[in-house]
Amino acid sequence: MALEPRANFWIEKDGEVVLSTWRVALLEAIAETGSITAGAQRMNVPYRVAWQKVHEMEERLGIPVLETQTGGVGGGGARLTPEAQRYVERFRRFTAGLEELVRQRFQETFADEA
Amino acid sequence: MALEPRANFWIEKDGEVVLSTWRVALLEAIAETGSITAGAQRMNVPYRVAWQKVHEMEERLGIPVLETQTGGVGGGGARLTPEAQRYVERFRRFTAGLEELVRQRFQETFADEA
DNA sequence: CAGCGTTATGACGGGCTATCACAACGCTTT
DNA sequence: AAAGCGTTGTGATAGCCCGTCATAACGCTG
Repeated sequence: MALEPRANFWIEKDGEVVLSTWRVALLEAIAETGSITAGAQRMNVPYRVAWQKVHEMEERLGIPVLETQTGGVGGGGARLTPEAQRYVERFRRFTAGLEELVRQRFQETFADEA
Repeated sequence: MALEPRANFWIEKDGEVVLSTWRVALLEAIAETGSITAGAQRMNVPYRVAWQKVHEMEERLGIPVLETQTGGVGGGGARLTPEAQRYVERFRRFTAGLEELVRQRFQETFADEA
């Protein structure tokens, strides 16, 4: 039957998304590559949407998420602010193991159709 | 800060959603009220979208989900098929306690901002 | 001082989805 | 028997969100 379980976890503030699985993955991609452009490519989205998501997070969290630099060596770049790093780490701890648990639950309840 | 955790669980087949928290709630609403119209009202969506979601589930699951009747006493009505009932029950067991667990995890990791 | 790759932003188009509107059905009641 | 009622079922439309394209500004490098 090829049924497969999915789960998504996120954190809202005043009914708006501030952190989510995808958004945190984007921040990590930016942090590891050193630029919004490369991070966006790794996430398979155009630069514009990556920047937009980051901007939304900054507005809604009320903190700067990226320290950016235009021009200079390599054209510029971006790094996570310390506050943003803390949020990323916390979110990772928040969702750690949850996906795995969801898969287990699915196996238990839909065993014959998996 | 008023941060609050959110979670969503669903089941896909060939990359398409067949069951989800909201969809199952819709099926339950239809089952309890005895009609698509009343179930849709309870879910705060127009009749059309409720019917459309049900139709999608029938197509993707490959089984009839509702036994419907047009005209007659009360104008007609709808009941869940036995197969659909089984899916609803399974999905409920699948997600039972997961939301609660998510809240616990959130309290542990974001304790100071909750 | 021209060139490069980056950040930043305005403007547009497309696709999904909710909403409106109407036809068909069949029991009930007069 | 004929009109009325509340359903199911479906076509057509409008609106909104989001992805995409295009362009300006920046500053180090050669």
